[in-house]
Amino acid sequence: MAGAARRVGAETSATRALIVEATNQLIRDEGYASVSTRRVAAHAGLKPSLVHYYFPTTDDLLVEVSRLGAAQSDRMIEEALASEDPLRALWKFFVDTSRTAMALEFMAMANHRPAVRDYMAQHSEEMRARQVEIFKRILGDRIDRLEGFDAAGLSLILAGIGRAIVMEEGLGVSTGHAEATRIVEMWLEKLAFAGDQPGAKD
Amino acid sequence: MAGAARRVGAETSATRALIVEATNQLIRDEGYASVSTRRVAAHAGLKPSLVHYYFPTTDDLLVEVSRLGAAQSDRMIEEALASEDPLRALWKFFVDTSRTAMALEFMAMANHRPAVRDYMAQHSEEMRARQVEIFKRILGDRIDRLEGFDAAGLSLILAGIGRAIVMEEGLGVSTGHAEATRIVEMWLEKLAFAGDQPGAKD
Amino acid sequence: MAGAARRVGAETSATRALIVEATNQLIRDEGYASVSTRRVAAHAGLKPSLVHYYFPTTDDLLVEVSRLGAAQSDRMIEEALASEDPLRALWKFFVDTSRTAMALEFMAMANHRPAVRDYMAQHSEEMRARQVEIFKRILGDRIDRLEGFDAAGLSLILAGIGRAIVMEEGLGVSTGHAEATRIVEMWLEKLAFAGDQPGAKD
Amino acid sequence: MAGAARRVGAETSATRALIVEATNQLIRDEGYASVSTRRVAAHAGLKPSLVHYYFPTTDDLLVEVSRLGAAQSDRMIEEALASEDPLRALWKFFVDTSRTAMALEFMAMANHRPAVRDYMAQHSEEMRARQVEIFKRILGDRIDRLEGFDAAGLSLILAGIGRAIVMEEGLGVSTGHAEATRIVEMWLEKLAFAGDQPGAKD
DNA sequence: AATGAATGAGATTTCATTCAT
DNA sequence: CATGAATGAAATCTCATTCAT
Repeated sequence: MAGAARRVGAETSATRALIVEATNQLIRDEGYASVSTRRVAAHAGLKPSLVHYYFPTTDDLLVEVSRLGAAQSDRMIEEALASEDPLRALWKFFVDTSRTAMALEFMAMANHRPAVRDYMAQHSEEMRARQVEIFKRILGDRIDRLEGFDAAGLSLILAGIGRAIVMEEGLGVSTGHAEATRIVEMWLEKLAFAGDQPGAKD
Repeated sequence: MAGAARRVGAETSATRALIVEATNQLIRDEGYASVSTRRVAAHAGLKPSLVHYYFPTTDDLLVEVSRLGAAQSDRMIEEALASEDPLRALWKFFVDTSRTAMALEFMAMANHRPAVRDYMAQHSEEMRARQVEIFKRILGDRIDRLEGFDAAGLSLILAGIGRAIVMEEGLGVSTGHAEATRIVEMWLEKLAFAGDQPGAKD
Repeated sequence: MAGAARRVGAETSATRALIVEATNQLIRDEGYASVSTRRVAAHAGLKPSLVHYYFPTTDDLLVEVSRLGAAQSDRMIEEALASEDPLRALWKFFVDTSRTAMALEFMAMANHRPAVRDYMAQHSEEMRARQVEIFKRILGDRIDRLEGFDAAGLSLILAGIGRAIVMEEGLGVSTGHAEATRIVEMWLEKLAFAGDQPGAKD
Repeated sequence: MAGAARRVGAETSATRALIVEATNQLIRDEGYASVSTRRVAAHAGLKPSLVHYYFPTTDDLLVEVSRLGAAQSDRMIEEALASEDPLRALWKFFVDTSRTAMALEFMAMANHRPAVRDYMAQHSEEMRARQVEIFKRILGDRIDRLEGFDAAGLSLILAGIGRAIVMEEGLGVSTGHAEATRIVEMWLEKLAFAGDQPGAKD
């Protein structure tokens, strides 16, 4: 929202979008480690120099891709939170392979790209805060149905379990997945509106 | 018996150990992405060719380092499982920054190094299975004190939450950490021997 | 139209030509086995990376050089075939040390560079076919003056004998060369227009 | 015959023989260019240093292999020359793919290994001389049945044509092969004993 | 807005060879 | 006889980046 014309090649360039999209695909298909201006260019059918024209340094490109990925995550989360059954929708988002795999790539990238890392850190914090806020609002007292839980803890716990499942699936590990999923489902069940106390939604 | 396929420079070489250790440090300090024969050599005060003498390919080196890391994890886990309060010890292990940070590096590595990935996949599955088996033995019926939980689910859940906390700490994110930690501690408390039903500690 | 797949640095680059020429010289002087980006660069007074800029892989470079060598051969053969005494001119071409030595280098190269080999195979077949066609046209019935010969056989036989002579000369072997040359010359004599039957040229 | 104990590791070592054989195979399968002490060692299941123990330099090894290949050629040629129909047998040898392919490899090797080249040059000359001598003896006057031919010329011509056919077959080129083969067969037919004049064989 | 040219650095790997044991 | 260790050189290739047009 703050954006526009931050660097060479205004935000509105189709080429610019093409480059970002090619990078995204490259990350998804071959991992962030195989992103290089040359490969991105080849992938997009452009000359390497053109990539540098839009993104002077590789960091610039990667940060932009992170930004886009985060924005997409945000949209999906907002959608989830706005849905009929926000909790379950969110959980589905957490165990969605495609998105989480990308999130892990970004995490790994953050590990070695301070620029990306800075962006990710800030965004993660915001995202978590946003979730906690929504959880509080939509769950209200119902959070007490899960002994000891509160909104912030629940947010991290769901995210952590979801990520673990996706990560391990990527490795081909599956022991405990069905069981953990069942446990989470049970929690979600308990937190659902149906129950003895009719929830007053917003 | 010593494990590992026979390669150049039998297991018992000081130089070999030096190389592995240097690589380990390098990964810890600068991330797996910055491992290269050159850098490892420089780090260890050796010539690059010598690194290749012991580890013909970079994969060989990284798999060896993975193997060592895994062995260390195994030892720590076994120690935890053998301790007075195995559950709590294991949880501590899961949220131990130094080890988990390394584990994340390996995970990221696995993402792009099939050789490492294969090793990790196999090892992870074994490790999980081992934990589940021990959980079953040491917890017995007490697992029912946590509604809906079973050993396999618990194992994955603790690992997932622990990993999430450590990962986010690495990013500087902290919302929800204290809360999630409190929830886990509560679970551990409930599962502990003390309680209304006297546990028969073998 | 200029042939060759589009690559870096359009056909019209002086640097590109320089690299190709340096490679050619290197092959002539020290054999194809001594072609390496480094040596080519040194030979051309350029940086190794620049060679890679124009020819991403060594195969690319060698195929290009093959192509050029073949084109030169083609020109020489066409010239020979268009001359007053095409047969004798062609034979001279076959025993021309400088060209044939290069051809042998390419042959050896083809042995181990599939890319070069593919190109050579196709080109050789075409060249032979072209020669046979011309032989048929210019010799007509006169081929019958050599018992048992036909155009295709003659083409291969001349090429084979010529190549053998050149190859052996390269080794310092000479027994039989004068004799074989005399035999070939006799054939050519017989096939020449002069003779009992007046040849109608073109 | 002169041989024995020229270098470290007397001629009679099984290991030595193993190394030479492995090299031979390597040349046949992957070409002389891929011969390196390391690869030879790997191929033979030995350590690189052991190869160097028997053959201090790579040249030493290659010359030895050339020597052996030449000896084998010699044996085959002697066998051919001693057979019922020496000429045809020799021609068969010339167009024998496996041997000629090796001979080409050696030729190429000679191009860049002075040591090999020196050996090859001397041996080729001897071989040709030997053939000429035998041709003279077994053909006697019958050589005149081929107009203009003599023993030395015939020897080179057969070798040249045979080599050309084999070389081109390697490339997948085939135009003219059948025709040239037919011509050579015709020559051999003419030179055979059967005919108006009964040959007095030794 | 785009691109061809160029470059220095570095990664990965293979090599022949030497040496001490 | 045999081998493990070590090394310097080189080959091939990829990279990010700069610059002039």
